[in-house]
Amino acid sequence: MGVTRPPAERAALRAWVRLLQAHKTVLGCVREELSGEVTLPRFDLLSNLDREDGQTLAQLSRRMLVTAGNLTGLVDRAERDGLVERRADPDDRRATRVHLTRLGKKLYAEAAARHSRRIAGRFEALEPAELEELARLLDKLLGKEPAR
Amino acid sequence: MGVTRPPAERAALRAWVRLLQAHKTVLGCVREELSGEVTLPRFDLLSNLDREDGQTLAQLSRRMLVTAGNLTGLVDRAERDGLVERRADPDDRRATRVHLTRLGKKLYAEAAARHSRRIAGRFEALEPAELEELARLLDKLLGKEPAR
DNA sequence: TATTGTTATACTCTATAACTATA
DNA sequence: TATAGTTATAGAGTATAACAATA
Repeated sequence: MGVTRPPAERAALRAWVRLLQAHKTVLGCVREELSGEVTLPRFDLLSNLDREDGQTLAQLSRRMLVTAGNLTGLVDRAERDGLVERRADPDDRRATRVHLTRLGKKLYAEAAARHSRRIAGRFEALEPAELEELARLLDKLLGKEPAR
Repeated sequence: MGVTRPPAERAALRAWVRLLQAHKTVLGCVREELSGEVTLPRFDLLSNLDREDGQTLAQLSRRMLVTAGNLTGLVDRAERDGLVERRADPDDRRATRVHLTRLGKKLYAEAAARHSRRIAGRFEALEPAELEELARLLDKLLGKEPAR
């Protein structure tokens, strides 16, 4: 019960708890929208491929922070549903490159548009400057230079 | 690819993507620490009971944003592992109240302590004032008055 | 009728580890 | 030896819906 902690820990913990709540709340609101069709890990996959098509599983694994074994399953399911396809890498016979299909692109574009509108609505409580600041703080937390 | 969107949507989306990344990254770092023993949903359950012991499943369901059916499973597993126990509510024979066992309290206290140190380390990149600001912005996003 | 909680089902995601084939 | 990817397994979590007991 209400264990006492150093102030620095308390502040960090407070921020982390908020971050968890915000994640869960916004996610719940996003899920309604994407509903079945696209799960978040799948959306993450499509989004990565949209940014750079034809990545290898190893690349995706590193970027998405998902183990290779689980990525196989994720890509399997996306391929089964006709959203992506595997193609052999001509230069490295160990490697497989993953490409968005036309359906995958279409579905991603639609989902991203709805997603984006929904997110914008959900974040409306924050002023533009506050949005910037939130993104900046999270970037700093992630150890990245603020993006432009 | 790089679909053009209204600025407000872009800003919100940028913040949301950062929030997702931050959530995943910090979570990965927390998981190492809690490792098997306690998953995040379980930690959330224990944490809620630590704050207020003997809540009903319905209360927990609302607070944790988990459906009643799934909460049953979560409490089942926690009870199986000896962390919580169900007790009948004397006043409402439909209701069940969930209590932390001694083991549950002990395990939660330990996990929370390690968790808290780990989180503090992970959030070190942010100045105290920035931590405050992050918590404030997330509170505002959640539609809450900033906690003190 | 509404609420509390359970049961059942099916699926996605995750962790872990052993394995094959290429490099 | 190291890397790319697959396969296998087991478990947790989730959505969904039907159901019983009680209010």
